[in-house]
Amino acid sequence: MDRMDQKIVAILRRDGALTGVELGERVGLSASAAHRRVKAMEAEGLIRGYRVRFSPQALGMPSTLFVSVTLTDQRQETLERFEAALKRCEQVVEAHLMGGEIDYNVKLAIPADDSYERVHRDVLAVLPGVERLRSQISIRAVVEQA
Amino acid sequence: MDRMDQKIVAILRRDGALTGVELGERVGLSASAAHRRVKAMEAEGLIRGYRVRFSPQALGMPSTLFVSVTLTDQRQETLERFEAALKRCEQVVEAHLMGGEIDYNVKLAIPADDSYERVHRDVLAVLPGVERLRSQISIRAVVEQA
DNA sequence: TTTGAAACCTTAAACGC
DNA sequence: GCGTTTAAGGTTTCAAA
Repeated sequence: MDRMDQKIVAILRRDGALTGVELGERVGLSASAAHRRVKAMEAEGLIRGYRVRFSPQALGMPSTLFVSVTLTDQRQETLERFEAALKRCEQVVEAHLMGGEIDYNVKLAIPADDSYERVHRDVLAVLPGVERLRSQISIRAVVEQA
Repeated sequence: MDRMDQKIVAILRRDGALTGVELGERVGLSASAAHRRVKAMEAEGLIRGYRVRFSPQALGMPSTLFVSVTLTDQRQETLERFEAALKRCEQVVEAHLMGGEIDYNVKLAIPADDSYERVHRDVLAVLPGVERLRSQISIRAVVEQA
């Protein structure tokens, strides 16, 4: 991770579909040198993979829900069971163990053909160790994944 | 957007770096047919672009902060000024206009060499129209971007 | 580690089905 | 619509510096 790698990271963060040729031109290396650095970062785990950004239409116009979760206690076993259950929920897009009052902050994508009520009843209320849930609905995404 | 396109979306959601050849094999089309569909989805805006997933190390180990924002009022002009300012903040990774009590839910990435206190003082408190800020720190990401 | 070139693979258009 | 072919260009590897 030298200065050149950081330069490549900065460029690739903005556009993930750059060719080795263009990347090389932008950082001042040959195509193969630039490409080899990218492959090295992949091998080291600095680059975890590549993703396609889909429009909400392509994904069935899901709406976004944020749920603050308080568990019954903070015992390691309670956390582990809750996290394992979370990971199995396909509606869960992102989840964080939090500091402060709330234990978990969970982001869900709810398909257009599904209801918030059903997800609350069948997905969230079923999670093990939950004491309190506080849900907030996103009306509109203002900024997305810089 | 027929059944085949949905199949392609499902596969590409998991791995964004698939070639037309491999994609074709997985959905049961020729390489060129699969590739044509992907290009068509790009042209229609269903595919918005491609991103690289970096490890936190590659990005300087940023920590994640969630901030609930209440504005002084909900006038259109207040919202627009606040949103425009948000979009200029490079620390802001994601932001949603919310329903209910809180007006905005903002996710920030704070570089390891930066402090929460500085971001709160120089980035958040400076935003126009802010009445109240409630910050929560992520200790650990449990699920990320299914 | 870099470069430059060769071999290989992918992409994108043309054609017929 | 799909598949095959084909030319252009991108990727990957390798020898040499």
